[in-house]
Amino acid sequence: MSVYSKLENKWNRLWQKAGVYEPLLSLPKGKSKSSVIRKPFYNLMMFPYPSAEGLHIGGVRTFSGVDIFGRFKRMQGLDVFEPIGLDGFGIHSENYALKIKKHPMKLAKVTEKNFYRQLGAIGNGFAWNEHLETYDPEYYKWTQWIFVQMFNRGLAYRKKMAVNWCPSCKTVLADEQVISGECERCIANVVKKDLEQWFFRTTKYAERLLTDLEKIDWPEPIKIAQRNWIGRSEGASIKFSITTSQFSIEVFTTRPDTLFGATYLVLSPEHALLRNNGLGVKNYEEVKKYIEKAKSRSLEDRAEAKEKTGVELSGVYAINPANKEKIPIWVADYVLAGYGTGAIMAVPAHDERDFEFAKKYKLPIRQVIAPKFSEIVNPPRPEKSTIHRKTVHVILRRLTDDKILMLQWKGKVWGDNPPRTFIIGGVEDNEDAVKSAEREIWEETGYKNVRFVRKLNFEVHTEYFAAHKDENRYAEINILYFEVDSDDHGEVSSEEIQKHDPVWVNEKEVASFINVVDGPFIWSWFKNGDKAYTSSGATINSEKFSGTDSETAKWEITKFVGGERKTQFRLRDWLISRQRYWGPPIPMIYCPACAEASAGKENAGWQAVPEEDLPVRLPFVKNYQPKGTGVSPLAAQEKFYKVRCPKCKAWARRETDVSDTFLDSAWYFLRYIDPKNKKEIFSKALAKKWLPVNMYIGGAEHAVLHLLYVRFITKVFKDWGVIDFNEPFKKFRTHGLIIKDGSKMSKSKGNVVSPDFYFKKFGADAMRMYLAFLSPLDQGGDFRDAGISGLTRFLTRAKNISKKLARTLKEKLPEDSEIFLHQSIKKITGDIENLRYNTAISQLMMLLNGLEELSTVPWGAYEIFLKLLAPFAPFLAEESYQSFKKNKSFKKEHSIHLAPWPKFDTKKITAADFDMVIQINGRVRATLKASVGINQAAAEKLARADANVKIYLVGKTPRKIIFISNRLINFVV
RNA sequence: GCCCGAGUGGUGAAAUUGGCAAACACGCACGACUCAAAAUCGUGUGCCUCACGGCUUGUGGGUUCAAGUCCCACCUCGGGCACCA
Repeated sequence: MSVYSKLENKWNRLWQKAGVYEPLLSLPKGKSKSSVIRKPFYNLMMFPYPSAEGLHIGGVRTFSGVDIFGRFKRMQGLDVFEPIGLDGFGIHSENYALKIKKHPMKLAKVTEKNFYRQLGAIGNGFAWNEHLETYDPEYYKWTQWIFVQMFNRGLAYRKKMAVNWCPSCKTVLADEQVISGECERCIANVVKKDLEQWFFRTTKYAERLLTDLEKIDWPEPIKIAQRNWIGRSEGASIKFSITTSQFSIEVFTTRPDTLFGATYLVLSPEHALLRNNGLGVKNYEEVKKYIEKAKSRSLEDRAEAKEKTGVELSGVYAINPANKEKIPIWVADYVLAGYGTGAIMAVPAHDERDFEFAKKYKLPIRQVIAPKFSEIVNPPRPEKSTIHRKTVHVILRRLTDDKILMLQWKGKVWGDNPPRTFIIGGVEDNEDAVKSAEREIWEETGYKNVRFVRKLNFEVHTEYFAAHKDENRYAEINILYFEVDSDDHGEVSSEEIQKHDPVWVNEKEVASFINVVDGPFIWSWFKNGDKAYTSSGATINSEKFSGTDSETAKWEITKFVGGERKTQFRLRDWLISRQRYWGPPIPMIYCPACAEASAGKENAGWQAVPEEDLPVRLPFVKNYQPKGTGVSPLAAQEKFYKVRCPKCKAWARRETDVSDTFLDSAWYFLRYIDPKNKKEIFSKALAKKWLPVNMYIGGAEHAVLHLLYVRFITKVFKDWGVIDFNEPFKKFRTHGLIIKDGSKMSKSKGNVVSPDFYFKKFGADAMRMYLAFLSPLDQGGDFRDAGISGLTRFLTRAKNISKKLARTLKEKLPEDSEIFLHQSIKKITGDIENLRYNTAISQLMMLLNGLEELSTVPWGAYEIFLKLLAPFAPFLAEESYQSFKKNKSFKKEHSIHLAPWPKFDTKKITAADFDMVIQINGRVRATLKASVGINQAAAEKLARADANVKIYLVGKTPRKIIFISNRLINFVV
């Protein structure tokens, strides 16, 4: 047994015995105890799901990191509740059991023991009395209870649809558990499978899940991830009638303003109208084949397909309700079944995906939105009339040197700044664009032998005030490209020469040469165009809506075609069933007799297990391996599934799927406050006292998994009146990931760092400090043990300094040490509050360095030092503290961990002097001691007296003197 | 492709939010103690220069008396989302 473990065991025992870390959970009866006045503080670490392999060092860092905060809050006088337990049910545990060929039920016992042993060694102030495990029937009884409530209150339903299926885990998965087409647990490619499953109506809470994000103190990236996941978008649903049938196709679009540009429709392969050829498609065999093929592709395949594919439905057309045009209908798997109506109107000119598809299948592309610019230098004046003109912008390239011809205008043509533009001009009534371009080139530059190459299939609009005509101009710009082989050109009229000079510009400099607002856009579109323009602008080619702002046109066009304004969410309902063994059985019974009576209704024939019959115990099943047939291993257990219907008593069948592990972890924080309650899920009174959680710390990887599910369950509970708050965690912070040799720790890579060895070798105090000192908590880092010795040295010195303690209690610190002590209290307090443990420890080190320089250390200062150290190094701090306190027997109130946190005295924080920096032209030329609060005149005098400063100032009068109080003075010469 | 986050000594990192860049550590070098080593203690340690001094926060430009910090462009790495109409 090492020296460390001896000390650690001693204190763990004494703390446990005295109940140092047990909060006063229940409401006070009477007012005898001092703890009555302590305010509750719920300090929680994201629910761990350990495997039998045990914790790795990264986990330990987070645990101790959370604990440092908890200890700090406890010393600040709060009644800190820091519970611990484990999330042992679920695929992660079961997969591991499968891998090592052990039964998960037996393995859980081993894991639990090992996990609690490891946690016991890291010196955390856990409330061990309230521990819980999700596979404990006393716990999952209530997980099942939640399911029953969900069912009874219409939030759980059964539905057959294409769901995510992991072929490796042999179960379905929720959308959140499919990461880029791969299973969250095993990285296998997920496929779609038609199965009947249980769902929770998370979508009913989409709006609240989104808006309540504003009310919580969470890291912004996590909020962004949730917002994106919920994916609220506003648009319209629009109906397209079909030539061959009375059906119509409804689409959802966020861009109804582009309706006139919709040149075809696309249905997803799973679309209902395709199921039995209800549309009377002539090539149905071909369509069917395509649908089959699309369904068999994995999600990843579908998403990463390099090229979009599709099949046109022949003989069937839709009518564009805006312009009554007959447009083709396609089936393609780039349209998703699960979003909107599973059908889209395709606007290739203004949607990248449609554009790509239209290019491939040669479908028409029609621009209906033009980018619109307003000149910044001379914007249109609202009081003036506006003249609309069709114009051309000509890009002329000289092939001999690859330069582009541009115009440098003279004088105040349009505004104060002479513009630099392409060759521009208006299109006359009797002209086409090419003709007028040729004319403009000739008139403005004298070039005649130019060759027209192409006209961009893209229009740009710009409005400006034309000063010489005293009117606003609205230009509808066509972009034309010409080439010329030589520099031969004719005379330019003097009239034109007065207006502008032609300038040949290098291709690279074109964008910067132009100084009109639309120029750079036109140039870049010319260079990189031939793509969809997806922003807003002015509506064109849209009959009577042409010319309106596209944002306004959105709702006008929707109204015009009888469409409906609609909000869509990307979020989908939570698929809760799992075809696995290691989870809480879903507490439902299917009765064929009852089903007949209520045929056609939602959940027909399904009864919830009566509450008094809960829990539905998970039986010990020897062959627990997943079957892969779409049912769980429990489906082979007749003794389990054969039951009487709770309603009609006929023979019925119990649901054999289990629920998603994420349900277990979605409510655990509520049970912690009352884990032994047999009558109810938890006491409402206790919930009122302890919840919501004050500080929650966990991994960012759960941004849209656990962290979304908990919020959902919390809102549901609030609606049921079980709790009175909407959000589970007021404050949430992420921790960084500890990696090893540049990659995540994993057994397969063989780079897992086990804490056991290090804790034994260096002790919990040194390890806690080392892990905290590494980097700020929210940052990760590469684990290397090189730096541990620094912390070990520090702790040894911290202990040894007690040898220098003053004889009498009255001795005080010298003044400057006293100031530094108070500065340190302030710094450390603030740093811990913000989880910046690394700088807090650095300050502790400086404080110790300072104390070591004294010949004797006053007891008061040492006590403060120990208290500041206590959250980081709980054992050493307690040991040293107690050896001076000399209590006869250790009691709860004796512990340093319940002693009041040191307070700093604001008056003692500022020193009398500071180092004033003297700069000449921003360069430091001297630093001088000056008294705090010195004014500019005095500072200047002091600075000028310095020899080095004199050298730089001799014979010069400063143009400017910048004086920053209590910091610096800068002479600008 | 889109959205975040980050680039600072040999290493982990710090910098009161625009005010002395590299605090605090690790490592390294030298010294003390020691027969010796470890441990411990002391000194030094961004780069160039014998020095005076100059240069330095991914690259280039800008704003400012003053930029790691603000603005523009670009490069690299990490993370998340990914046909969401």
